[in-house]
Amino acid sequence: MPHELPKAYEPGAIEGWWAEYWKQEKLFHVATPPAGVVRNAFSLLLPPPNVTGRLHMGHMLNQTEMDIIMRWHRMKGDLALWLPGTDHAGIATQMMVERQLRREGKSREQLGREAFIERVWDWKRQYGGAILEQMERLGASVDWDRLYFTLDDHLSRAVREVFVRLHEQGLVYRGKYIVNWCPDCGTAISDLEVKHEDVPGKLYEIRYPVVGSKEFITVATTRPETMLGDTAVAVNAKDERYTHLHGKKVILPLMNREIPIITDELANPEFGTGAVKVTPAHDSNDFQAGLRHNLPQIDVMDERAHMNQNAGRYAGLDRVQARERVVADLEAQGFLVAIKEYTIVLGKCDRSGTIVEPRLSAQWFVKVEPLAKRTIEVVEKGYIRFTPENYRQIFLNWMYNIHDWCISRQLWWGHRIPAWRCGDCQEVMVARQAPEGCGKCGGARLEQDKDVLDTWFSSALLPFTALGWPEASRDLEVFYPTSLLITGFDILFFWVARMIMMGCWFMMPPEKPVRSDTKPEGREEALRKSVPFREVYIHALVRDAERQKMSKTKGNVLDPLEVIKKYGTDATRFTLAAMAAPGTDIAFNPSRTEGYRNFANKIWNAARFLFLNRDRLGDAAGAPPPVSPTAKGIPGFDAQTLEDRWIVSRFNEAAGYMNEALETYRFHEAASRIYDFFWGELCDWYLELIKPRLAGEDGGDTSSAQVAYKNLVLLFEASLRLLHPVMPFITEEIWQVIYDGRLPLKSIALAHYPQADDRQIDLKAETQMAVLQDLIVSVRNLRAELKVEPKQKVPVQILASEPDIRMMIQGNHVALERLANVEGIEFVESSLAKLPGARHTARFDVHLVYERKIDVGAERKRLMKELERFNKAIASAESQLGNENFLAKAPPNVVEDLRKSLGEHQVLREKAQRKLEELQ
RNA sequence: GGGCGGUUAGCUCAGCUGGUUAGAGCGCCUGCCUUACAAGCAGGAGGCCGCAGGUUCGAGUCCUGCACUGCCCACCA
Repeated sequence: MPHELPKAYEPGAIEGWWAEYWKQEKLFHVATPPAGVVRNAFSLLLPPPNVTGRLHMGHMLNQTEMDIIMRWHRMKGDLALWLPGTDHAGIATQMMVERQLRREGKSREQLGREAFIERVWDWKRQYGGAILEQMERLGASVDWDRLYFTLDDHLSRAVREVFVRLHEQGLVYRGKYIVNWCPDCGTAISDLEVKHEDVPGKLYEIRYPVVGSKEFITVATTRPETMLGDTAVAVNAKDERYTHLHGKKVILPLMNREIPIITDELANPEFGTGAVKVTPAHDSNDFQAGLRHNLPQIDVMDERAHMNQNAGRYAGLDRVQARERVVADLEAQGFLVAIKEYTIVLGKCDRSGTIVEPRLSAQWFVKVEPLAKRTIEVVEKGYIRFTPENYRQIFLNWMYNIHDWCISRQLWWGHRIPAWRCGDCQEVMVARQAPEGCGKCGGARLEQDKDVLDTWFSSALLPFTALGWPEASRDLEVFYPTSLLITGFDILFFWVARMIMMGCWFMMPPEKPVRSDTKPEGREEALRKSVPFREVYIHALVRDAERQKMSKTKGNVLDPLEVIKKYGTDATRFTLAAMAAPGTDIAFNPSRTEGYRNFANKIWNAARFLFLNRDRLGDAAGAPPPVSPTAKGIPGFDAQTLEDRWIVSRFNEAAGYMNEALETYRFHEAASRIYDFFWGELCDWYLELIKPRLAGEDGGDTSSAQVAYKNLVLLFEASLRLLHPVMPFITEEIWQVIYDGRLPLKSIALAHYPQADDRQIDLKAETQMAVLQDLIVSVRNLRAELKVEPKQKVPVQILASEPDIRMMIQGNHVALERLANVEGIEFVESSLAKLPGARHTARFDVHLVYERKIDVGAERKRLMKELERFNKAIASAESQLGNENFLAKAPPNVVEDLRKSLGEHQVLREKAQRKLEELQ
């Protein structure tokens, strides 16, 4: 063989090479078409991985799905843009570099802001490309020439532009509120970054002495240490138990401060004693109540959740120690009434796991209500479609209850908030560029806000900023709205929701007052075009083989690169695709991957078989001509034999099926269909059936072998194209060898995706082939049962009453002889069903002429079981066909099929019965 | 407290809009190195489709309830 392909497929040997080839040749780069040129655009934004990221199974699933869709669209001839980038990932990156500093015995404070940021950039330059290299290794067909980083200049400019515009519109505001504060990260975080957890805890009941009386009022709290900052006790106005205390004051124990008793809805008479302590600086409900009653806000903790000066002698203690001391002191002084077991809800920081502290602090917020309103509108109107559909409602439910979004972070790494404070008059100015001087007092001592923006603020803008906004770019015209978003549900709210809010806000032309001459469709059309993507496909989580969530602590994390190393990228991709049924989690089981590695090997060896024949038949056989982008089916396939007509029909059916499955994101169906076609149909049957022709053993001349070979190459090449989106590497490798240096295109990735051609669908051939397969399997089965020596050829007798079938068998006797190891076929007229060495179907009886006695017991058992099955089927069919309602209401084809099936089962039952009698 | 999903062969999972005898991979049993492939080939065994009702001519598929299980959301001390 000139092409010394190794006997077993070695993915490691070729994958890296092709990945690099694709990138070097810029095969996936999309040049923006000039104005006036219209091509069917398909655009998709890669959810930008964190620069600190390392590829995990979730990424790989996500990218496999995206790559399949992108390669498919590209091959269909669409202008397919897959836009890659990485995210600066504020907290994650900052923490990583801080850890590094700590190992060097330094801190970020020692370095100072500028030096620290420079240090992070250094880190990014050195290591930030790792995840991209891993993506490249997966074969991700992204447009590498459009790679962005969320801190790039133009993206930063866009972020400032958005911030300023929102501020001008009153949708960004600054204020002092209770926010979620992570003492570990030292920053505010958004509601979404807090994970709630039910844990066993305690409910402390504390009594506060009422001023000017011997009475006490008892309050319940889960956080006794915050009492140091109490500024009132609330009771419900309707609660008659406390009517006599309205307007009175209590002494706050330990602090000896007088605080008022107020009446407020905050106090629920049903709960505990009905009285509640009010700590406006440490609880958001209390904060609201505090505003209603003009209560002072006493913050008793610092940014690390240690008690501060306001906590008196508890200052310096952390919150846990403080609680112990406060409780002990309360008990010692007789204020502690009871400690009860109680399940409390703890909010933990998503990133650090630290218990979140509700903290009073000045932050920037987005007023989301107007944005949410429009988001709800586009989703309700179906301008953005969700797959699976149930995510639509989940999304909307969340959207209906959305709260304002805290967007400032007390970090250094990120987009700095474009706001400046005047050192003289304290005026705060929001501007695109640093102002020259204070707009109010003219002072020159301006200082920029120290905070940066939530990372999700900038990623929310990517669908339009990555395409050039705020410039009115040609890219935006061509590629916005993007066609699709593929992502996991874990960032549905973090990212998807915010992209829709921002996209529909900034890509929607300002609404003008309605005039009589403006058509209402105008707004709808604009709204439709404002969405960041027209469809969202949400995929599930990748779990381990035991359905457990993969986590480092459990140690069950499967590294995709390890799996790839062992089985190859194609096999790993195929596993994920095959498991990716929409809406269900994926239990990743490497045994499946092993199976798909075997599939790759199967294809490899089928290719070796192809090349073996090419070498034998000589170059005259040739390579297939390039397939036109508008072609359907397999042009030029010269179907002369039953197996030809059958395989080309099956191919077209598979092509139709693949396209339909990919259209609806049913990756698993696409995967299993191509698997079945390639292995179960092409390799198991077609290749075996054409071997005699290829070898010239069919009695034909060499031209018959050449036709067979040409058909095989055409079929094989087309099948590679069909498979390519799922298994890009092996298909590219074999495809290139098929063309052997005379490539019509640089890559199979640019070739045409097969489309079904109805004219190549041949149902008659499929039916005949099914009978032939049945016949061959029956003989094989008999051989096994009669324990015929594997190499011994055996004569068979066949009863086939339909002339069509008889002719078909005669015409394909070589197939039967070869595949079932038969020598001598005799057609008979009388039924063979009762003979022991016989099998029967509705279409034929076949008898193996062989001496060996069969195992009567086993045969009877088998027949009894078969009979039972037939009887059941017949009974059910008869009862249905006897039912007038069924005949009247069921569709005609169902009735017809059932009649046919009944007839066949009756024949089968009769044959089985006769044979059983014979065995008695 | 609210919402969503899962329960199908020994294991891991398919089964789209209800329609002939419920499928696959792995594992298991039997026999084969048949010159593309032992990572293979051929044959085979294995299923009250979680439980109980209901709708329908017809239910693994739709509805209700229950059981078990996983997840998301939630400012009541």
